[in-house]
Amino acid sequence: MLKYILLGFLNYSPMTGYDLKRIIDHSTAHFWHAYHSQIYTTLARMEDEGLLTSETDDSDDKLSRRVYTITPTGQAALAAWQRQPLTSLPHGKNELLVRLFFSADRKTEEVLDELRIQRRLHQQQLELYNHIYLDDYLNEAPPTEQQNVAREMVFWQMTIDFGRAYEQMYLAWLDETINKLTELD
Amino acid sequence: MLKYILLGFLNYSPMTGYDLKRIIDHSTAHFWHAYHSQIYTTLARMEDEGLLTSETDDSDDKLSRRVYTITPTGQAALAAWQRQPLTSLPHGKNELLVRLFFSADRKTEEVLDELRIQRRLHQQQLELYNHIYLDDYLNEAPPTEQQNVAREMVFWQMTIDFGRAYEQMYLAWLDETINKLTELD
DNA sequence: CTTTAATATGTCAATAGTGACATATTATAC
DNA sequence: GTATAATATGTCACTATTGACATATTAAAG
Repeated sequence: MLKYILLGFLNYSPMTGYDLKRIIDHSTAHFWHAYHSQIYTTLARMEDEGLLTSETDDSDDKLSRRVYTITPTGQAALAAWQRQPLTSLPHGKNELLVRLFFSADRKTEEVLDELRIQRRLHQQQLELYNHIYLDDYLNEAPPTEQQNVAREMVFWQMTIDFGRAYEQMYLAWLDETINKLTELD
Repeated sequence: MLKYILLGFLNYSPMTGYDLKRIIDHSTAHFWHAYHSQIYTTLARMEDEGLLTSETDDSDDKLSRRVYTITPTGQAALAAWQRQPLTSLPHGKNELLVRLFFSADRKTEEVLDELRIQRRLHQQQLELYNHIYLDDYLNEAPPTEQQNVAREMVFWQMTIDFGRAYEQMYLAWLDETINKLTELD
């Protein structure tokens, strides 16, 4: 998956691994995260596969700054991936639910403390979606043709809307769960 | 993580890898999935680590049926994991959002088709949560002391409630997104 | 000027997860 | 009774992901 995220961003403009890391952190990280270690190794592999080419501005004494550019092969791979629709549900993973599932033998107050910590974290996350998020998309977005940005924004906004809806749902569920547990003694 | 799910279930009763696979499929799979290949290899590793012991009912001509039992070390590891609260947000992954994020250059109708497929899938998932789900928990649950089942049920129900809230949120977002896209031309 | 922090690029070992392959046993259908 | 499906147990190669380690450059602070 990271492969297609990298192709997707590089399809706008050539960039270094670090550029991609920054952009991902400010955009897709909320629904697909990657450490820089994975980004660098994946870029190298993609170059081997012929999806990308790279160049270092060889002033030799400077730090490398390897700039990656998407190839026609890479663009074809991206397009093929886009055309193939997702026809299944993902195997969602939620560590908190795992913990809750096996919490019957824990002290209620201990579980409540844990849920309250989560409540605070999700409250913060919701604040993030409500405020700074859209600006980041604009500031960090790679330079692209101005006439298309409007359409891009529509799709980006949809992912933000999802994030907000998700956090609101999560908070409501946490409140309900905390209430139920509080009345359990 | 799978390690603690296995410890959690084996803490109720000794079981084989296949038993665990079945129980996971009917319970935690909705928030933590595992293939049987991973379950078998993880069980073997956990036995090496001293968290489990295993026995095969050696009728020799029969298929092995390796029954795993949690050790005191395993119970201690489970208890330690339970006590250590989760203090961070997970790095959520959502392939659909990745695809949507990079869908600005796709034909609107193609994206809509994909979203409608997802709508159908999530509708089915919600039906699942609304009907069969709680029964499965009861039928597939390992035998445990009857007096504690009530408390267990409270916690299991919370994870089901989350699943339902999640699918409802997802469907509402899909509807909203489909509407917005429909009015985009 | 020089220490310090922030920026930037990478490698590596280990763990987690996927999906295909292999194969044996038990139950069911015909 | 036998073909077929369902049950059951495992291995293996590969890919993905994590988190620690290493290190160099540039900016800022004092």
